[in-house]
Amino acid sequence: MPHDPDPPPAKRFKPGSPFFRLDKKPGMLLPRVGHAPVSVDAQRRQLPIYPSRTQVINQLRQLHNAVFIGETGSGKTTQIPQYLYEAGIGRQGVIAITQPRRVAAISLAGRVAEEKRVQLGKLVGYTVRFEDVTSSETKLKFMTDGMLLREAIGDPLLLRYTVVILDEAHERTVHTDVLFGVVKAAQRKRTEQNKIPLKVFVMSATMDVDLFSQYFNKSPVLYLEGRQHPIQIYYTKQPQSDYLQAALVSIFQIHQEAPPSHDILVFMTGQEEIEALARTCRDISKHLPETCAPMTVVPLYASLPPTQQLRVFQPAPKGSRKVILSTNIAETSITISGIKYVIDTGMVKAKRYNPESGLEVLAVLAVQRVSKAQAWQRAGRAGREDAGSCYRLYTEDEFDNLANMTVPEIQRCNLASVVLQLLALGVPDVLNFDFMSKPSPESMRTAVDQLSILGAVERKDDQVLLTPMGKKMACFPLEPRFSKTLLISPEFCCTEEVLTIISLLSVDSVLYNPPARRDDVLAARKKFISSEGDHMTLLNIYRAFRKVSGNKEWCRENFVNSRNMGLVLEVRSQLRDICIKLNMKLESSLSDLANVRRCLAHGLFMNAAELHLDGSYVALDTHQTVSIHPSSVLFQAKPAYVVFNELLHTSRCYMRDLCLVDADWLHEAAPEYFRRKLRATKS
DNA sequence: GAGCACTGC
Repeated sequence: MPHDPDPPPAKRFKPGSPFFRLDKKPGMLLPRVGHAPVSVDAQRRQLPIYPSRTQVINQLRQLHNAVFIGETGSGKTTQIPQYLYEAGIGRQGVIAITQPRRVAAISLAGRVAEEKRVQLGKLVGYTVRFEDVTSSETKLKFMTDGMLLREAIGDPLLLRYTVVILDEAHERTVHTDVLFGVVKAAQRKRTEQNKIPLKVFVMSATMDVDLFSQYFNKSPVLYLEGRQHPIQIYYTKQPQSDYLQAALVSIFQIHQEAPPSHDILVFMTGQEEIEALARTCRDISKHLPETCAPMTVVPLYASLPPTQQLRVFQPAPKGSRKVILSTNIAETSITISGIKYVIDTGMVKAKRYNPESGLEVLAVLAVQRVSKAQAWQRAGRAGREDAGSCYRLYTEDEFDNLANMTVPEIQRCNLASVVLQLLALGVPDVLNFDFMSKPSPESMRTAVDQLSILGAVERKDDQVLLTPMGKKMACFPLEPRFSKTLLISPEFCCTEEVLTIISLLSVDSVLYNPPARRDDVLAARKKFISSEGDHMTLLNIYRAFRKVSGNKEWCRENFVNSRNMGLVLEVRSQLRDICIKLNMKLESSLSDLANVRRCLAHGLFMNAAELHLDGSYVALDTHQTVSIHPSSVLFQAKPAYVVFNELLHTSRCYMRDLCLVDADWLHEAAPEYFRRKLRATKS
């Protein structure tokens, strides 16, 4: 590559329009203020929003709905809740500020508590799963949107709250989208019932403004200026057939021309290509002429151990340039300072969904083009402290042809959980729920069908009604099929085992598989392997882990991820508490694992497969040919019937996490369902 | 005989 006489970026790339802060828009435009912050108070006063404080407060007092459009650094998330409180708005109750991510909720609460000079958990607190740092004094409550949704099941009118602020609404997570409808209905009903009114404010980046405003009763849109610095956008002159090669070339061109203190952030699609490019960059940088600065290459993706993730925040050694190769984790979840250049490959790995059934029948991760919104989000990472540049490895025409928005998650996921939750919230007509972006009727119907097969709902005329079983299922923070499995476990006297297995399946794998130590891993794992399948193997590992009281050394020796195992314990204890609240009998089947498998068969029968004469497996639900994933302990076995956790569509269609079952168990679990399946096969 | 974007209750 270094021998390749490529033209410098200025020739290779074509400048596009610079990405400035928002142009003047109707509504409120707040002036920019320079920054030289000292104290917390001074910092607050220097935020761009501060001069308009009185104006903002007056608006907030009058409005029941508003949409705030603010750039990063405008201070909207930390300041507006405080303004509300300081002005006495909504003080009769609690002001909730929702976030899509846990870390954001926790750190924002910390920041606001510091600004208010109060102890976290008093006036200012936060609630996320496994952690509730609030008290009766808490008036400003930061929480994950999923947490507010769960609270809504017990209190659909959200009566504890006088204000709900839905932050980061442009991310359109499933939880935020469901919340939109829930808070809108709560607001309407509270007015109808002459209860204390609920104010709902939506905060978003520039996207989707009209959609939000329309949805919330044509609410006014307030624009807040931020501290985004101008970013020069560059496009390639020609389409690039190999975006990895293009990224490599661009990295070294910038490297050879820009001062070494300017860091580069490259957006890529996944671990494998990141690690490969990291190796290439390190190799090349070793052989560059001495006039060229050294390069520190830092990979960044979610599955990287936390200690290695922290490396992106460390400055590179003096005189060396930091080049971060990242997945879209750096788009939203992780903010790195000092980025002067962004290189955007324009690609992302995302779950592809079937638009016909509107359902992710199969998990297919595929590399695809980003949306314009994502491309702007990526570019914005170059202008956080100073002006920057973004090199897009695609042409301006290609950019123009990108989809405007990423399709909201609610339109590309299985809706069984969502529908169950809505029914538990008492939504009368789920199929016509007031979604901001409606999922396809097919995917809603499929969800209702699945819930009906699990016995969670009944159809009466045109209505979908929650059964007593469904009502209990909604109490668990689990996929419906798992809550069902757990709820029937007392019939098989194995609730303790099922609790363990479901907790193990709810977190990232507890199995640590460093490729370099493959033989050691196999040797260590051998003692846990159960011929009854992966679930039972995981159960054996958990039991051994408990026997040594979670000893870290034991985890290392046995290639068990102790952090994820810690999460398993937390999930398990939460699920166990819910079982106790529901008066479930907590029994252990001890050595009789057949009962446990029978219970899994009764809960996971929709994911069953049958061995055919030619040695292949056929999924009973869809009749497609499937295979046992090589990571399964049953890979070399050929059991006649299995249930599995998920299908993974890669080179073939693989079943992952298998459990050996009897055919009889499947039929006794859902006789009607299998009769129908049989008829479908014959016709 | 394979391969894992990212959240969250």
